[in-house]
Amino acid sequence: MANFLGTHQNRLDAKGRVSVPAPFRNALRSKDEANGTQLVLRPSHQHRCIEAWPSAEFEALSEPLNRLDLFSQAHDDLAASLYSDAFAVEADKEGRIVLPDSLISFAGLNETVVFMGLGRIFQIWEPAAAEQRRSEARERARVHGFTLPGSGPK
Amino acid sequence: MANFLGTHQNRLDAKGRVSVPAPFRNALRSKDEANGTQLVLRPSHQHRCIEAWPSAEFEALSEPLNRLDLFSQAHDDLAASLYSDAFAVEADKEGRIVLPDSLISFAGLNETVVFMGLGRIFQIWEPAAAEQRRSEARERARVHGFTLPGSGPK
DNA sequence: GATTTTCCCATGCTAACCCATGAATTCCCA
DNA sequence: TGGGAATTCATGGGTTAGCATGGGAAAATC
Repeated sequence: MANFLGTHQNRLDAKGRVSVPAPFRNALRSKDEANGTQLVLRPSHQHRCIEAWPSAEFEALSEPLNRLDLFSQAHDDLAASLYSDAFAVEADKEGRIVLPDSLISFAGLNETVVFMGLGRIFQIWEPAAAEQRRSEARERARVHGFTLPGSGPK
Repeated sequence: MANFLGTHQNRLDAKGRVSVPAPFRNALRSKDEANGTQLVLRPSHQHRCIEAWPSAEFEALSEPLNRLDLFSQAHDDLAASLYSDAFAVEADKEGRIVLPDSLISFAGLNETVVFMGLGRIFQIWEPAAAEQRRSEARERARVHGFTLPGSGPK
């Protein structure tokens, strides 16, 4: 099970295209073996960055939704926040994706963008914001002592 | 279960490559027989050295993360600090790995580097720092009387 | 018909792959 | 038991293929 690891810098060209880093492409290929690279992009609701979900993961995410009453308020709210601002994108033969304008401006992206691996998903950041986020995450995790649920102390 | 034992010195060449010490290679081979990516490298949280995790161990470490809500703060912080600065590396036919530049500078590595076995994982150090670390660890363990959790009365 | 989008080809560069060498160790057999 | 041969290791370097990126032609949209 190859996951999304590491942080990679790539260039966003005039047409809004970026190469997905090769290691991420490989991880995607092993997940979504059938077709080419298939991703769901959405604005993160915690940070000013783009969240990228492999389509398989995204479907698993939406599965709990199916147990809600289709006409309930809860279903409506969840579905709207999950789907309405999401984009399905597919990589071209060179392994590039085009980022929608709305997401580019949401994340404040310029010429160079940063891909940040988070295991099952990854995020796309403006470089300075990414660096800030990483040190913040380190600090927070350190405060929590890197305790993982079920892994015991230290 | 063969583990990582001992301390070994090897040279870092101009391309950033190092031979993984043969005993460590054997230990890895017995763990990861199928051999995909065999190691995950990370900056240590506690010291200025590189931590090397066999991929199986690393998955075990991160497995509890999968039980967290993907949208929670806790998941975000832990995933970012665990994955975003990690590198998956694979040994070439000669048993060498390439150390990423960021990790080389983080650990302050020069021409010669030290591999330090820690049982289930190992670390990569700048020689002088490694020596200091070892004597410090010896001293601490002596003071604490080598007590291990679950090993009976001190 | 004009503008945007998608597909395809071209290029420089870097990193992975492959082969080579020397030293040190182990193995084997006299 | 000692000496020679054969492995195993660590290390160096050359070549190639993959990767990131740019730009132009076909297709689609308005």
